[in-house]
Amino acid sequence: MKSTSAQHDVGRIRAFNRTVTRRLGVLNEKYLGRDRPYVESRLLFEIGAHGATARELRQRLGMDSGFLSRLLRALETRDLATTQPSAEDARVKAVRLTRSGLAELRKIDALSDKLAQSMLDSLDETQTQRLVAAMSEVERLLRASSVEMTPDDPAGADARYCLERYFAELDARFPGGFDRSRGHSSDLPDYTAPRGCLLVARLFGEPIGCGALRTLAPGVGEIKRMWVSPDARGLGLGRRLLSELEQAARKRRMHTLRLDSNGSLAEALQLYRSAGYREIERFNDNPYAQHWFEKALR
Amino acid sequence: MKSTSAQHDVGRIRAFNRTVTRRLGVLNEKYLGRDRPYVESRLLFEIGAHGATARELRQRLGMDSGFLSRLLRALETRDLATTQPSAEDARVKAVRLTRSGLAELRKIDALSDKLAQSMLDSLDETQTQRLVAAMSEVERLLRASSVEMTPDDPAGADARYCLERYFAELDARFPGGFDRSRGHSSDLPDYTAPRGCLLVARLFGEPIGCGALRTLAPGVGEIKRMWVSPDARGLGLGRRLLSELEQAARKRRMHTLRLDSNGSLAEALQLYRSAGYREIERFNDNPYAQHWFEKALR
DNA sequence: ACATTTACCTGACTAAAGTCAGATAAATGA
DNA sequence: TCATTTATCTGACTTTAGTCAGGTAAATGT
Repeated sequence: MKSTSAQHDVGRIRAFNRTVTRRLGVLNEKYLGRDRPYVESRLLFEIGAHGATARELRQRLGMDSGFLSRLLRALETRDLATTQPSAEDARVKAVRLTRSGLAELRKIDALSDKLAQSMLDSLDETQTQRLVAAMSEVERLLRASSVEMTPDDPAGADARYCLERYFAELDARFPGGFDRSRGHSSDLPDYTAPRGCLLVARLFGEPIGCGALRTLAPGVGEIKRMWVSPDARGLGLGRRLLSELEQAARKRRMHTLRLDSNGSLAEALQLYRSAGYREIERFNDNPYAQHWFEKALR
Repeated sequence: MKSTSAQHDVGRIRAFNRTVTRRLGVLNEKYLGRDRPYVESRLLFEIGAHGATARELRQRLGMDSGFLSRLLRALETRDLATTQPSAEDARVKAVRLTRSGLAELRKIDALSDKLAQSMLDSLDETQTQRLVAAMSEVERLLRASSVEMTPDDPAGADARYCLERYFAELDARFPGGFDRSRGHSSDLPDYTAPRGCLLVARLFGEPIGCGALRTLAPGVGEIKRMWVSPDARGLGLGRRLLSELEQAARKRRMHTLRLDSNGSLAEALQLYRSAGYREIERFNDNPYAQHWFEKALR
């Protein structure tokens, strides 16, 4: 039974894929490539109004560095962009659009708008609203399904970025603010194998969430540093992080997981309760903790 | 107000576009191009298990004939396909996949399935169902919005195909069948300018519906041959055809439109009524007509 | 029967997109 | 300080994806 309906779902997705790529293929290739090679338009678009470094562009577009270098040179000779060594690191090139580069970007943008609009032109009001609503839903869920969670070095750039934002959020949400020096010494070593781990959630390569596991006592783990970026909330990522951390705990033969939280983090409390954590007595001296939870794994 | 909400819709569509092309781009290019140029996989896929003629392939893929010829030769030398002059017309080449070509096709198919499945893997049951439902909705409405309606030569291949299917459907749905020779002589000349016109609706180039307008008397037109392919119904195409024909009638300075229909065509009757046509007395001697309608244009 | 059209093929060419092996200079780690 | 790493550049290639101008043979219109 299950496999039949799964097969049906796959068929629906492939039908969606066919129709959508046909329609959007026209949108992207035909209208963005206005007398200029497609990758060049794409690059112009990716540099954007705020500029970017060559390094970022190379990563985002998955481009060979030689190829990118030449493309940037082409944009320069056509007076669409300028590059100069970045202030912090003279190796990296900061790329900005020139005045005429910005004008081109605006043209591309206007064409994209027009094309998007053309998808609505022949639909009536009801159909338009249904299409827009369904597209938003697909986009939301596709973002959710594109998120990848991988164990990561807590000292790496992405992990540090997530932890930084995690602390900043605590500071913003706790009534009296949050002072990182109180309560927590640097516990990064706790989050590395074999004592624990840190998961980083990424959407199209960008870090958007994290969660950590450490060992409290033999067989007993603690969940810490659960954070999901505000613009990725409502996708069920907290639950996924939690369940992957539980999986990691099981692999380490832990039988019990504990965690603490603050009363101002309502969604978190809600998540822990619905994931089977039950409230217990204070088990640590974290001055910011107001609730303590435990769950037996199996 | 209107422009604000339209701007919002466009933004939603462009967000959808970005997310979806990122996700599906991987699906198509990375997984279909398995050690083989992308167009070649695409061609293999398009030939399909049942084979195709070079003419069809050229049309469907919008390919230069020289380019296609070379690609087919490449598939032949790698023993993935065979070509032979078609039986009916020795000019056209019939292309079929060989045993190993079919095996490759199955591999491509399996990879596509796997990729589609991967979009569901990290979602829970509720999210999966919502995603599949929203994708179906987007696909349906995107198909609707991709349909183009153009005035066409009634003697052309697409128009004749539509009329053929129209008559076949009447024959299937009328209780006593439908005999084309009764009631209608060849009225094709009626559907050409300046006396009338024939609209053909196409989805990605394929004819999927038609509708005709002819002159009954000065200032009075008649709608005829309204047909929408069964697999394109429920997209509001009947209504769009009708309204475009009314537009054409207005251009010809017609003030009144008439049409007739048979009681077994319930959706059609429903459409005419909701589009402002009111039932009138018999105005012709069409033996298959049971209802007659009229609408005043302005 | 004969001009025209249609379907395909061939050769010659081009642009786009990318790959790869070094080279160079700035930053970083030990 | 010095070896290593990182970010970018350059030159020399290749592959992919075409385009275009004829040419041939079969089918079709008159």
